[in-house]
Parts: sequence; structure tokens; C-alpha cells
Amino acid sequence: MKIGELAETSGVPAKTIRYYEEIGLLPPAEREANGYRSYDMDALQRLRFVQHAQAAGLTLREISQVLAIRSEGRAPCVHVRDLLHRHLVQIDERLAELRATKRELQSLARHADALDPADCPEDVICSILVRER
Amino acid sequence: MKIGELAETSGVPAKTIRYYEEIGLLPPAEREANGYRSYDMDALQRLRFVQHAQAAGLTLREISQVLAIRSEGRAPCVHVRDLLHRHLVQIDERLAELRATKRELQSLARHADALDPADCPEDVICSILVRER
DNA sequence: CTTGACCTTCCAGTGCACTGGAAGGCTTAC
DNA sequence: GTAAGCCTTCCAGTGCACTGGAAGGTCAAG
Repeated sequence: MKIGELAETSGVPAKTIRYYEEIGLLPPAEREANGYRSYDMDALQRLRFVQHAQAAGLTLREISQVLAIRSEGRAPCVHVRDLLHRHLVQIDERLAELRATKRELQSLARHADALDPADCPEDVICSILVRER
Repeated sequence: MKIGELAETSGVPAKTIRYYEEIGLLPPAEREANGYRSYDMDALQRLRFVQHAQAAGLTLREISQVLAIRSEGRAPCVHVRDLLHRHLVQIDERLAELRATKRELQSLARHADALDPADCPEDVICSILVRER
């Protein structure tokens, strides 16, 4: 399987696959006689793993770590477990933040919708956003 | 008020305030005879506005736009209104994404917690993350 | 034999929001 | 007068995850 096909199958752009290899996230690909990268199903699996892990909120650096640990023959389970728990905490924090932002935004939006632009006073930057909450 | 004091009062590092000026987010500060930047309460208000707008999820670029529109004498209300509504949509999307990620992560974490690392098979990258959902 | 779709490397840029550090000037207190 | 702690500019780097483009090699179809 050439890089274009892998890109097609996985949905990850060829450029990005090369980039992943470059930063060591993926192992150097096998090469055909002509120098083209050649991939097997393992490569697809690895790429899918990267996608899953990314969807789970892990950074490429963290994914690299898991991959590296695995390739050393150690089971990354404990490591992954920690990573997962840490990310769950982070996600909860981020969720709380986002919800607060949403409330703030909604209150601002309600205020904005009730305003006639002509009423905007000249002496403040923007009465919608500046008013005290 | 010198930059350090403004930084102290606002909680925004002096470095960042200079950066904001550099990118045109804040207007060039008044200078004292010795070249030091000098700020008044308006500056503090602008900085607070930036903080609020940032907390509301606007990018510095968007905040610049609002500030620029205002400084042209036009009321940015309509613009801000649009911005707010667009950001509300974005936040809802991001919230949905995050919640999905959280569910995914929780399911992975439950799986990981139930696993003995010794059970990790050697032939997959990481059974926690790779398994089908 | 050419056209077009692939593939290669390499370098450089993007976007976002800073942040660090060097080299030097100013101010205040002792 | 000197030391600490401000301030200035300028350049450069950070982190994350790509993305673009140039210049060139390869392959299959017509």
C-alpha cells in the first residue's frame, strides 16, 4: 500500500503521515525499490491508533510515548491508565470552563440582542462586553 | 501608571501588554519624558475588555476588530452580536466534542482499570486504546 | 512519447498567544 | 556611588499540529 492509499483509507493526509514519521510518531516506513513508502495493515492500525488516541485528547507527544513504551516491549497499560485519568481531569476542567464561557456568552448575547446599535454610547469600548457582571 | 503597575492591577504580564500594543490590539501607549509607557484608567478598561472578550472565547484578532470598529466611531454592537452568536455555535460544537471524548475516555479508563498489565498482549500497540468501540 | 497522477525531499510558513533573554537606560534608597 | 529594581528595544524561540510549495523522480494509459 502506497502513502496515497493509506491516506485515503485512513483519512489522514499523506503530508501528515510523512510528518508523523518525521517526528518519530510513526516508525520509518518500508520502501519499495523505487523509494516509495510502502505500508501494510500494521501501519494502518498504528495510524488508527493515533487517531483514536488523538480523539481521546492525547497529544502527539503523549501518543509517541505510548508507542515508544510499547515498542520497547513493555506493556504501556499502566502508563496509558495514568494518561487517561489525567486527561479525564483535564477534560472536566475544560468542560467547566467552556460551560462558564457559554453562560457568559449567552448573557452577553441576550444583552446584545436587546440593544439598538444606535443606543451604543460613544464613551465605552463596547457596552455589551464591558459592562460588569 | 507605569506598565508594571498596570500589569499588577490587571494581572496581565507587562511583556504581554507590550505584545498587545505591538500587534495593534492596544493603541500605542503615551510616554513619559523618560520613554516609559504611561497608562490611565482607560487603558486599564481596555485591558479588562480584552480579558473579558478573551474569556468569552474571542481571539485577539476578533477583539482587535471590535476595538478597531469602535475607534472608527461606529458602534460595534452588530458586529459583536454576530461574533457572539458565532461563538455560541462553536462552543456548543466544542462541548459536544468534549463530551464525546469524555465518554470515550471514561470507557477506556474503565477498561484500563480492569486490566492487569501482565495481560497486555504483545501483538497490538495497546489493547486499551486500539480495541474497537 | 507525452501527459497526468502519483511519489520523493527539503525548506519554509502558518496560527495563536505569548515568553525569554540580552543589552542597556532610569529611578530610588541607602 | 552603587545596588536593586524598574523600564526600554530587539530578536528569537516556544508549542502544537500541520500545510504549502518547489524541484524533481516514477509509472501507467493512450
